[in-house]
Amino acid sequence: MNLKRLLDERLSAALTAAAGAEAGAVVQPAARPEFGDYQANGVMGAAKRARGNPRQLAQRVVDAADLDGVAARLEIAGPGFINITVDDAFLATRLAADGLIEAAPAAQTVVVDYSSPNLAKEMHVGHLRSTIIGDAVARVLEALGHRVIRQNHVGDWGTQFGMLIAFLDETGSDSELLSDLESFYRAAKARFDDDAAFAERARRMVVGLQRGDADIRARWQRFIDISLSHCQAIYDRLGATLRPEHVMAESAYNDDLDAVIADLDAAGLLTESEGARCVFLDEFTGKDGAPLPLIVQKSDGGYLYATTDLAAVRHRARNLAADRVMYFTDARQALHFRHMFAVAERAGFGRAGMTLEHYPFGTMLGADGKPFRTRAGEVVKLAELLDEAESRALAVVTAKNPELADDERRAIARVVGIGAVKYADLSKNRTSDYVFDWDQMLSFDGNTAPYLLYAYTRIRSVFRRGGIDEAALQGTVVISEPAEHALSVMLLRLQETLEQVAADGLPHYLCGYLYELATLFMRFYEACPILNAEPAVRDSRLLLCRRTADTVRTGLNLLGIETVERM
RNA sequence: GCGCCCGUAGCUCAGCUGGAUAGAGCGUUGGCCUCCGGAGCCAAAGGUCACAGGUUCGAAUCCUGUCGGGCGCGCCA
Repeated sequence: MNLKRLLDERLSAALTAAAGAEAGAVVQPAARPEFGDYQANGVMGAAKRARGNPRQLAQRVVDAADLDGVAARLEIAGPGFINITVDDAFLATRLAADGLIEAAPAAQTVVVDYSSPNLAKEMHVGHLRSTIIGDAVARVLEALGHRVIRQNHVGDWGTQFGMLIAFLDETGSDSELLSDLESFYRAAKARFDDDAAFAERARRMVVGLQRGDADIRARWQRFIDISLSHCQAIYDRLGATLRPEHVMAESAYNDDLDAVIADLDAAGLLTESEGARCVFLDEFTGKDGAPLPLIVQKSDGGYLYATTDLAAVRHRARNLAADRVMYFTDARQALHFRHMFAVAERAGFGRAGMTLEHYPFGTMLGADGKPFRTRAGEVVKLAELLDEAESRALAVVTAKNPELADDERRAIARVVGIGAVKYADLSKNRTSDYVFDWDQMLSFDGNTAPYLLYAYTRIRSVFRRGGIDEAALQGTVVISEPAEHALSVMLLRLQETLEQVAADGLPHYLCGYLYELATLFMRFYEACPILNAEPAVRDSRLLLCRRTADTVRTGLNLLGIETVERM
C-alpha cells in the first residue's frame, strides 16, 4: 500500500471540502521525528488563496479528515502544518496483510534504452552508469507491474568496423588479441595509419558492408559476435538483466533508414544544406545563432546516429507499442536527444501519449577531479574495475573474518565488491559528474552496499542463532517501543519509494530508503532485545526482523545487488 | 557568442510537487560489549546553502543578474 498517497488523498479531500476549492494537502514524510510520521503542508497555501486563517482551516481539515483507524494523532503545529502519527494497530495490520510491493495504478509499456556500448571497443567505466542505472530502473518498473522492454542499442555500424574486419582477416578470429578488444582496436588503428594498402582494404570493407556483401557481412558478424560475448560476460558479472535478446543494434535499423528519410521528406521537414540532408527546427540554434541542423544524411549519402535514433523511435512506437521510452545516456548527449525528440515528434514517429525521456548522468571522475583513468592515463576497462573491486573486498573480508573458508570468503567478496561498485554509483543523484573513490565505497560505513549487507546478515544471524524457522512465524506485530514504530512506518514506505524511482528514473531514492531502513533497524536492534524477550514480544520482533530482511533483500535485488547470509 | 548541467560542513553526498531548528557518512573529539555479530550504537564539534537582488506567510529549492566549474553547439556516436 502507498501510505503517503492514502494520507494525501484523504487529507486533500478534507482540505478541498473545508476550503471550498480544489486543494492538495501536500503530504510528505515528517521533517523531524517529533512532528510524527508524515506532515501535510498544503493548508497554508489554501488558506492564503481563500483569505482565511490557516490554523482555523487546519482545524476544520483535522475534524473532517477520514483517517479513523489510520492516524493515531493529527496535530496542528506552527503556522498550519498538520502532523500525522500513524496508528500502531494500523501499521500492524498492513504489515501482516500487505505484500512487499503492489502494482502501480496504471501499468504501461516502457522501453528502457540503456548500456548501449560501442562494439568496436571493450566496455569501460563510461558504460557502467548507463548499464546499472538503467538496469535498476527497469527492475523497479517491472516490480511495479509495468511491461518493460529492454533495448540495448549497441553501436555495430560505421567506418571503424571496416578497419576491424580487415584486421580480423589478418589476425584470425582465434587471435590472442581478441581477448582484449581495446588492444585489438589499437593494433588495427596502428595498421590503418601506417599501411596504405591496409587502409585501402579497410575502406573496401566499409563499402562492402554497406552494400550488403555476403562475405564481408559474415566476417563483420563474426567480429560482432565476439564483441557481444565480451559484453555479455560483463553483464553477467555485473548482475545486469541484459541478455542477447535485448540487443537491438544500430545495424538492425539499416533497412528502415530510407523510409525515415522519406517520412521526413513527406512531412516537409527535409532541407538540403552544404550537400547534407538536414532537419531545421526554429527553436534549435547553434553558434552565433545560426540554425542548428539535425543531419540525417551525410553529403556522401551515409546515414548518421540521428537517423538510426529516429528509426528506433519509430520502431518503438509502431512495433513495440511503447507508452514511455526512457534513455539512459551520458549527459553530453542531452542536446542531441532534445533535438532528435523534437524532430521525431514533428515527423509523427511517436504515438499518441507516448513520451520520450532522456535521463542523463555525468562523467565518472577520479579522486583528483579529472576523468577516471588508470595511472598510465588510459580508460579503465570494466572487467579490470570489477577485478579490483573483488580483490579489495576480499582483503577486507579476510581481515574481518579470517575464520571463514577460502571459497566462502571469495563468494562474499564477489557480492560485496560488485555490490559496492554498483551501489556507489546508484546512490548518487548527480546529473553532473561524480567522484569514484575506492576508499569511500569500500569503507563499509555510511550509505554503502557493505553497510546494508551487514545489516542484512545481522538479521539473518538472529534467525540462525535462535534456531527460528522464519517461515513458520505467525501472528501480527505488536508495537510498543518507539524504535518499533519508526521501523514499521519505514517498512511500509517501500511502495511510495519505488513509485518515486519509477516516476523520476532515480534509483538513489531507493538507496536512501534502504539506508534509512537499515539505520532504523540497527537502532531497533540496539534498543529492543529480540531472542531474550518474553514469547509474545519475541515473536512480534521476529516478524519485524523478517519483514526488514525481506525488504532489504528485495530492495538490493531491485538495485541489481545480491545478498549474503554472512560476511 | 549561445545553450544545458552544476556550486550545500575540511572531504564525499542527501535534502522528494517551495515548509518548521538544512541532514548523513568519512575525518576529528568523547562515551557504549554480564545481552541476539563492535563491519555496530550514542553524543559533541563543524554551514553567510557561491554572491547580490526579487517573488511570498515561508526560499538551498522559483525568477533575474554576477562569479566559479563541467559539458555541448553540421556531416563521430
